[in-house]
Amino acid sequence: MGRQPCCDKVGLKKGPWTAEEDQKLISFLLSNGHCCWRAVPKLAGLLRCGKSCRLRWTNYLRPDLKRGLLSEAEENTVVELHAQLGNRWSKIASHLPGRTDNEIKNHWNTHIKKKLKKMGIDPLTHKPLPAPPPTQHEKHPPPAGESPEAQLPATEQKHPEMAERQDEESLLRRSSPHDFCTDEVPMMHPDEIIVPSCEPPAPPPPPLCAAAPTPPPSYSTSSSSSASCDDDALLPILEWPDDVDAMCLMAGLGIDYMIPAAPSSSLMSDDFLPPPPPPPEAVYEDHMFNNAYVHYQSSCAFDQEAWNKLELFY
DNA sequence: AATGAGAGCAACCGCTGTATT
DNA sequence: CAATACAGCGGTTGCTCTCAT
Repeated sequence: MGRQPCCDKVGLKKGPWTAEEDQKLISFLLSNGHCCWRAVPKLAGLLRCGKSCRLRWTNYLRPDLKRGLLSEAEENTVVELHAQLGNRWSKIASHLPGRTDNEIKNHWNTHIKKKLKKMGIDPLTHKPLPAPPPTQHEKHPPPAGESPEAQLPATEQKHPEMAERQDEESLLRRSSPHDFCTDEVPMMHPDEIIVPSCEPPAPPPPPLCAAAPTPPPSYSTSSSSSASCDDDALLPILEWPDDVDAMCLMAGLGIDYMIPAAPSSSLMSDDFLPPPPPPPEAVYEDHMFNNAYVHYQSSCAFDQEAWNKLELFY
């Protein structure tokens, strides 16, 4: 028997997720976890394939996701890691907590690539871009002053024939905060950088509730393909609200999701609130509130009383 | 104000790696 | 060891939004 498709294509919905679908998926994963993604849509009452559910969860609904542009430091990290790892986005993402491989991949393709090219660096090889095609056929590197390399400090100019190792090293130097231009990217406020460590939680904290379902797949961005059931078993289990009251409260507050901003080490703690799906066409803003990084409907006035009620849940 | 181009991003597709039988 | 099943990864697509004209 041949390999089955990941899902029956017939009757399955594709395209953007609706708030209702998000709600269903979140509710299901909160109360049941995911045994296997293939079964999730059926059990959650979704007309989606498991793959789509997994993607939606890992790239958008996970509570520990940072939103917004990558910070300068994050961009530098991405450049450095890309120089070492290439397009292994999930590996790169694993060094940037709160960021997904998809997000990094998109950011690379839309922002970083351009910046590197602007700097005269080939984003693929991380080597200086060849000069524009010379009028005369010429195999040798263009003379200094005409090549992008010329823009580099003298100590970093080199022939393409130079050892690859040297090249990598110089690239890493080039990608240092001093040299890597990120002026077009707004700086993140330090408080918004909520994830302190690139290290996976070790040793894994014990489950916060005995009846907790299988935790969501990974909280340190996409797990690599080597992430097996063992990995899943080691994952921390976030204590999300068992009832929907808290979520309703959050919805009442217009909160899309909330990430504790301080102490930053609380990423893996039970400080998280689940991300109730935003009502359609809502306008959202990010704000700091009560030491939390809150994504909320800008159309909703913040209600301290409702907030206090919400806090009682945690 | 209308419209076209480009950018950004969410989501899909197909392949690969790994676990299981 | 081979076949199968599944999760995950990386490339790509296409929709939506923004900006320039």
